[in-house]
Amino acid sequence: MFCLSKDVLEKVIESRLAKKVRIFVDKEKLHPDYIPEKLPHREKEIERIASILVPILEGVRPSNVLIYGLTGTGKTAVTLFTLRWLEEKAKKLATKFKYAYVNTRKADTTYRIISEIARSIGLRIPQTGIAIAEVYRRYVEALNSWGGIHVMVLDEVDYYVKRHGDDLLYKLVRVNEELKHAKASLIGVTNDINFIEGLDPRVRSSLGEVEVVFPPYNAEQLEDILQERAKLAFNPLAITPEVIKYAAALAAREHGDARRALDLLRIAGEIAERLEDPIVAIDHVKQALLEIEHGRVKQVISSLPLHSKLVLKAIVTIVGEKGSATTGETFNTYVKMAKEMRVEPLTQRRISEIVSELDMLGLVNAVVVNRGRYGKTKVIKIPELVINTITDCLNT
DNA sequence: CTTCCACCGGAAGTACCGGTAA
DNA sequence: TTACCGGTACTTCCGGTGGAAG
Repeated sequence: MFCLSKDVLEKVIESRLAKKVRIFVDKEKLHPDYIPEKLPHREKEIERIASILVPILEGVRPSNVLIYGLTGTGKTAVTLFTLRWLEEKAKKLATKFKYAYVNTRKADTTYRIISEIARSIGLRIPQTGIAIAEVYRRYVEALNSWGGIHVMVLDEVDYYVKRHGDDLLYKLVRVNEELKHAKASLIGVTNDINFIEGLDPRVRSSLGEVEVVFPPYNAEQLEDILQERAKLAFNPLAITPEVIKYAAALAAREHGDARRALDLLRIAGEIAERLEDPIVAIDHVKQALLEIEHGRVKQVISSLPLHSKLVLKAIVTIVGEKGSATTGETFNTYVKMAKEMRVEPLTQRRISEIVSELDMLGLVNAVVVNRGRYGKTKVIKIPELVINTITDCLNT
């Protein structure tokens, strides 16, 4: 038994090594977190942000910045690119400068954001247990005794503010008032313009001291980016410019999202690799598009809590019968299912919220509709693209 | 013009959990 | 050990609402 499985492993490794043509030479270069040395078509933005931040090198506090742009337009890449460059320069000039990068979708609570910021200047902050005010106090204290310039980047800050309000931003924007020897600036990155309108006017004027807008890439620019990156990542014999062009066009249709485009190319390469095809073809790209969506849905569903799964199941059955569901119908079916499983059902209020959560995850489409005499409710549908995947996942 | 449906969604509160500090 | 902290996952309560029907 054991020998047998070992044999299987040997085979896998063997076939991998024996492959004559390798598709990738450095797959990491297509990874979403990788920041290349060249950022094509973002020269203007780099220049803009660099000129805002460059006073750091003279020990002057830079303005707070609000960066706006749709997903995959290079906001994060440009920001980090510039900050890293400044960090290097600062080191040479012996200027005290550090920056914190926090993605508020990953660190999605007040406590985690502040502790991430504090950690970036070398503080050790426990994962939980102490008061937020205390973490903040320690941060301010450490900044004061360090006495340099600290730049805090809050990526996807709209996501945090939507859930927790702007109290934290207010506090961070005014942190300088408590600093004697150090200086701090805030860079907010958002892909929602309307986000700015909902802010406390004091935060708005302070955070928006300077605003930078990232326009989406067009198909041509996306192609340039992909060509550039493909040169680094792929074996040149394993891919053709036509395939890259196709991937770029596909991604351009979805609002010029470079991240998606790179994902597409990477997955297409992996598919070719798996099929042991020597070169990446357009068909692989097409298949990658499906696979990305399929994989995402699968992963989301598998990490869903029990009640959310039941609600989703209820929606699927109703939609299967009538094409769409309402909150009330969903709730009734859900209660039946829960009772069958001898699980205590949750309240309708909560179910309504779970439906909204499923909507945000992209598993269903829920639109609030007023049907006059017949009341106000959410009309819930399931996107064509994911319905098969969902039924698949729920039956296992 | 008014009624009234079938919910929406904010607010406040509760229970519990994993954690720290003293 | 005990007091406390923040986050999650709910519940309870309730005012609010757009527009078809009357």
